[in-house]
Amino acid sequence: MNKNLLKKLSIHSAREGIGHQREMRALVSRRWDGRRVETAAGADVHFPSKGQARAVIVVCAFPSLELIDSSIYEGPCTFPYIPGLLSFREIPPLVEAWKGLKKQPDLVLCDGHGIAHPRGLGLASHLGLLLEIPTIGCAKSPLYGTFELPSPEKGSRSPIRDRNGLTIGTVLRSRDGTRPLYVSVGHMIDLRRAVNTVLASTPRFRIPEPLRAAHRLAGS
DNA sequence: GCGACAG
DNA sequence: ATCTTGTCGC
Repeated sequence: MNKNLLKKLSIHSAREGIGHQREMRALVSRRWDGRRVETAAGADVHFPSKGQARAVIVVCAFPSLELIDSSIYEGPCTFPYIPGLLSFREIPPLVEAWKGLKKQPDLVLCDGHGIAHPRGLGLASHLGLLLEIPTIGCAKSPLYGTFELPSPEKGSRSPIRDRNGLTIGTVLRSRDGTRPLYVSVGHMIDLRRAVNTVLASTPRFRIPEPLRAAHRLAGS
């Protein structure tokens, strides 16, 4: 875990958070280090009540997707939800939950965007840099970038581009006839592998199995 | 200035 | 995210 970045989690204004994001974006890696994927985690945060957060991280065997470990942390949450600054609200509790895992997973699927973000540093990228582990951004709705909707069949996709026309993510149909997922590189992974991992994690439902399990344990 | 806006 | 029952559709 990167201790320097850990300190930058506590901000006191949106302006400060934006400054940290612009500084951290250059640290994101889009390269896979060659590791074998035997476990894939899912991270999600719920808010049972005002000012209270419940973070959940589950670890599944890959590609069988069998649940093999999970960790839950519940505590106070002060930072509000601000589009573009989601990580400052959800990462603190996720880091606490992370400490409760028996073994570190090979990668983490996140409920939010990676580099498909206004400043190239969505929650998935921020979490990856902090934990120094491969992460994938898997959001249920768009935040930044332009794109066309892919055809209705599972597997169909279309690129998400930034203002310069550069590809920053993929709108992916994970299941036939369902709303697409917005997949992007978090950290230490390439878009091709991120998309394939999401497809391998959605054999039955639209949401990747690790994220569904985390969402379920969070109680909702 | 106006509209958009992950969870 | 959260407030919330039944209901339409595969």
